[in-house]
Amino acid sequence: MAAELETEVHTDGKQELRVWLRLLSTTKLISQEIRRRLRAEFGATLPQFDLLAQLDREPEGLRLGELSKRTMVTNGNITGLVERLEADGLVIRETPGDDRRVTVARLTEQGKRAFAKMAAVHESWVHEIMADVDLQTLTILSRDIDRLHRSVENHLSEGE
Amino acid sequence: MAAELETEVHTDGKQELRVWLRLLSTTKLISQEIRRRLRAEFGATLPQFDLLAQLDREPEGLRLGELSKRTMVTNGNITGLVERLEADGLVIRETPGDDRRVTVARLTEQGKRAFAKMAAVHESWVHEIMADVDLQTLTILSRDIDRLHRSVENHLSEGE
DNA sequence: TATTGTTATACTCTATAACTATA
DNA sequence: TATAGTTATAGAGTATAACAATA
Repeated sequence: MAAELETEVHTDGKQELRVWLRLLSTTKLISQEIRRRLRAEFGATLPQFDLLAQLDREPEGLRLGELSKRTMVTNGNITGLVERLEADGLVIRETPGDDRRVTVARLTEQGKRAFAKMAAVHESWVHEIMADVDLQTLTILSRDIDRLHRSVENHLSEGE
Repeated sequence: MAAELETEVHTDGKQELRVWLRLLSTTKLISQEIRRRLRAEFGATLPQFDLLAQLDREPEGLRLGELSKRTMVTNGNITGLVERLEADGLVIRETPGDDRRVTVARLTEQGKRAFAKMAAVHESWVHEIMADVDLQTLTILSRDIDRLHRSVENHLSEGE
């Protein structure tokens, strides 16, 4: 009986919708604040910060195609994004191997220093903004959003 | 002991950061898919859909300032957003009372029909995309994201 | 022929500030 | 003076497709 009810509830899609709408508005709420501060303090945008974070994890750099996947930014738009960061001296593009089609982007020394500063301040902002949320909720959220992410990712990649 | 440890862990901000990064990438993953479908099926964007959803809940319509708050879109940008929807015949602007500064936007009949269709399909998309997530996880997520949202909202409004 | 990345284009969103009309 | 909304502007993101160079 209970199982039947659950299945029924789950089948109608209301709970999914509720989760999605809350996800969307909460992310918008936080990201507007983070973006505002990133722009004010560092003249940077969230996509730029994300791109720098990806490169910071890979000292050898990343091919633009791989960077495109990880940041979920289309190939055509990665070029412009990287160009702006290159103009700021934070990133450099190189053709490392024999395959001359390949371009790898990596952080410059200046880029590493700049990102280290940004990342530290960014973490403190997030900590401050979520300061009133209890640890248990955060722990569960972290686990469940991760489940959701994997599940959605899996679903969408199957449909390709 | 355990309490001390928890406090310590909570103080460093790592868990908050993890939640935020996952929130961000999961939302981006889903919203790219939803936006793609909204554009393909209805020629609409997510901010437009959001605005229509707000108006759909208020048959009397909403003042532009209130609409701005609910959609988290600045006053200056609400004008353009509403204008595009008005050009499509989905929304109408009126000055209802004696205060001639006030403008209220509400759905037209065509707008109501169009949104009903969009909302139904949108719900089915979200249901489909999250189909593999178990109900319990969704229920907990819904509760915890809501907590997070209220907490962040409360924190940010205090700092004004 | 397929792959890697770039270029071109068009549109929307976003943030900010100055401005108009009204109260 | 304060409020409601508009206008103006500049910059960035986004999606799409066509393109060049290389494999």
